[in-house]
Amino acid sequence: MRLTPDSPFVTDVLDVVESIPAGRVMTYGDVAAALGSRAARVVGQVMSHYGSDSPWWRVIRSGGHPPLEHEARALEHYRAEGTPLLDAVAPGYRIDYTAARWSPS
DNA sequence: ACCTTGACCACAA
DNA sequence: CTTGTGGCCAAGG
Repeated sequence: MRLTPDSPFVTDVLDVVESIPAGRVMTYGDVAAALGSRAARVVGQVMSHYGSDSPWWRVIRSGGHPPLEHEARALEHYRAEGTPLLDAVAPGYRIDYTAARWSPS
């Protein structure tokens, strides 16, 4: 099964993700909440299928961990755009969520 | 209307 | 730190 690219939830999620400034992050749950939903998992599915052309590394898991299976690639982006990290020595690093958290206005 | 699928979340042991 | 458990929810089939 797969969500269609033009599904309203999909386009809304991608809009929110692309609104996150460089160096800031939101959790999957935050993105869902920004849409008035609690569907954090659905946000994950959207990123999995359609996140490749958006700043997917700015969407992280609760607790400051980058998306599974993409820690290495994400770390390069964090270092490039100056996202605050707690343990900058991969692979066990975490993002400084309290400092980098972004809330759309 | 039911079943299935998840780059999730929170909490307990 | 690592499992396990139960809950969450949009959308295709």
